[in-house]
Amino acid sequence: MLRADYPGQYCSIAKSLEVIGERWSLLIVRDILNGNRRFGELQSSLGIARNVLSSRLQRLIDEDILERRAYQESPPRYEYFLTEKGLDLWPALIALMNWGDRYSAGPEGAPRLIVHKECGGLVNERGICESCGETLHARDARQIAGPGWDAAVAGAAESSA
Amino acid sequence: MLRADYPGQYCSIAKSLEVIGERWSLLIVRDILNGNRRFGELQSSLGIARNVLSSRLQRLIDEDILERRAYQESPPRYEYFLTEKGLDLWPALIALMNWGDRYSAGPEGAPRLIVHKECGGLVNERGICESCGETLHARDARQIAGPGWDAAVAGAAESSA
DNA sequence: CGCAGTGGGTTGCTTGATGCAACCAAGTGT
DNA sequence: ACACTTGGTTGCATCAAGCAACCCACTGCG
Repeated sequence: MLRADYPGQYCSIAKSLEVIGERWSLLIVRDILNGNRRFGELQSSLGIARNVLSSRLQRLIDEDILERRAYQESPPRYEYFLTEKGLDLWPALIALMNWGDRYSAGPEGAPRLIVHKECGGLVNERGICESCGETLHARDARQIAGPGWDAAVAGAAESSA
Repeated sequence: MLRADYPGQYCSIAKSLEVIGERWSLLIVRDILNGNRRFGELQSSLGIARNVLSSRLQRLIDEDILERRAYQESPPRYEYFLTEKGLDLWPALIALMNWGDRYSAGPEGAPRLIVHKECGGLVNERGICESCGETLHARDARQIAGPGWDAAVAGAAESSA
């Protein structure tokens, strides 16, 4: 997105989009949630331009969504972690993921599923465990390959061939 | 957002963002959900450029998120309505709104609240009625001004002065 | 010691979406 | 007859995104 401000909106959706509505921002958050923490990992996983990744990371840090921690000095090397504010985007990501699953996934089904770490139950579009009924947060869940995973990979391989 | 495609992503979040990740798209959906249905209403409510609004509406129609219905002929005039697919974005909007409320709202609180039409209970970030516990959908809820509404309006007036 | 490789960026250039303003067109009010 | 409303389209300027090349500090490795 450009400019990324929506003047005159008394609306928290607009406020949210000012912060994470730019292209790539939410995907970076998702990728870090999936365990990619380093610049190079993010860059190759997302296929994003390096300068854009650099500026998005900086913006997300400025917004207190990410935190940068050195994992070595000389040369300084960093990893990016989600703050609580960043982790709290999880329900929105889950909702978007489920919407994509419903309307954009192939006939095989969702490429990824979210499961409750504790009980292994599937997590629904509201971020609630279908098995134990608990309302979950980012740390309570993890991703696994879904029924449409193989098809999605095959499709991606085909389109890049 | 530009291009609006994320090649090589086997991820439904990316798929969703390809469709509704462009600047303004989600705000248009929200505005229509709020009852603004006509071109001019949307334009003045959002403060979006008219050509951009025009192209976004067309894109959202192409994606089967909106539906355009004539409310008069000669001259043809249209209203835009959400399809089921569009209405199903509601949980994502609710999640984003709550995130914005939590981290971007002023000390007064959220500018808008969502309430369950049937029982009047407040709707939480998972789109569940706090009062009756029901899992809600777009049609089950409506917006009302929240505690931070006046402050947000005052702030907007000030910044435009 | 020299030299390639890796990680993490920054710098320039090009492209293309966005913002703005002006214009068009069909009807309506007065 | 003339302005006004609604719903756009067209043209132009700007600014962010994409891409490739470059920089820098180290780490092997012969």
